[in-house]
Amino acid sequence: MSSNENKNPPDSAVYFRLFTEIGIINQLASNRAERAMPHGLTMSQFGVLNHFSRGLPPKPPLELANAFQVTKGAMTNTLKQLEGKGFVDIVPHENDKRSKVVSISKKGRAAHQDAQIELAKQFADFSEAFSIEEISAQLPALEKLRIWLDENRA
Amino acid sequence: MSSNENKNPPDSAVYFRLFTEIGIINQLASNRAERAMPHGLTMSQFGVLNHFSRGLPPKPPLELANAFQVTKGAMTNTLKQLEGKGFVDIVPHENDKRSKVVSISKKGRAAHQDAQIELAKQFADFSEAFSIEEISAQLPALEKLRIWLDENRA
DNA sequence: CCAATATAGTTCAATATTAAACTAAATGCA
DNA sequence: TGCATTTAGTTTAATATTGAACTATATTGG
Repeated sequence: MSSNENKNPPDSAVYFRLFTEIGIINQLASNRAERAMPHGLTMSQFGVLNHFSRGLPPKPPLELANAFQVTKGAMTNTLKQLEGKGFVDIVPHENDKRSKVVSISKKGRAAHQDAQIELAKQFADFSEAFSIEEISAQLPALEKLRIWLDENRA
Repeated sequence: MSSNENKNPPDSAVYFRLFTEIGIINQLASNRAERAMPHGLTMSQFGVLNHFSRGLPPKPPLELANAFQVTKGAMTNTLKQLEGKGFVDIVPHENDKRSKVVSISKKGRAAHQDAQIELAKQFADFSEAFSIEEISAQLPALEKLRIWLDENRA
């Protein structure tokens, strides 16, 4: 039986394609974004700055590791770089002497702002090709996916 | 004159959120998928098997590297692993003695099939939460994004 | 209370990836 | 033709990440 015509893919193919498309978009977009990063920021480092720039409150490294789905060790490394650049402040936890609390610094906010400007430049052609309305229309569905995956981690 | 020509910060925020959502979805989904992989396959290795399992013809390492947006060195490594597992065949190029041609092996097809089965298990709860129709509805817009980013690599 | 267990963070060895140097072969152009 | 340049693939040093071991502190149950 030839599989070249009248394809009747199983249901799972649709889900598979969703994640394949998202994976490729992420790869291409990350590649662009990485090249735009100022101050020698990696995407991981930018992610942490971005997290706090969105107004989220100071929190321990472990919570950040969970938020970004990386190991504690990876977060230790990322925070070390950020602290070295003076972009975050890391202080002992008040009540729990095992723990620490990370917050963004003034310098970190400025660096994040710089990064956003560079990103806007790097994606200028993209924003010419896709209207705000077109992109906005996609966000609710993506958010729904993201929230579900986040709340139902396997 | 489209609305994306003004420089209001809120405008770029929409594009920014698009890629943030996609990045998080990718991270969460990849994390799930990685844990499902049989035969010690990495996602990179699975990607290559998947490429050929979709019926695409044998091709040189460099074309694969470009298709997956990784360096030649990374592809050398990925193909070495796959060849070691007997999942791909790598033969000299007929006309160009600098080059090689990679194809999937019978064992590779079987491994890919195993992987698909494990993936379906790992994402069973996801497919219960999201209908095929709901997911299918998102694919055209994502494809459009992917194609544009692919054809306009910065 | 206190011994066992759990938790937060760091360190370490292993692995994947990158950019750049390198080898070998193909192409081009004078 | 023949020399310079380009191209395909490999190798190497540097870096980010992982899982596991380890340290220090906190919690829990007898």
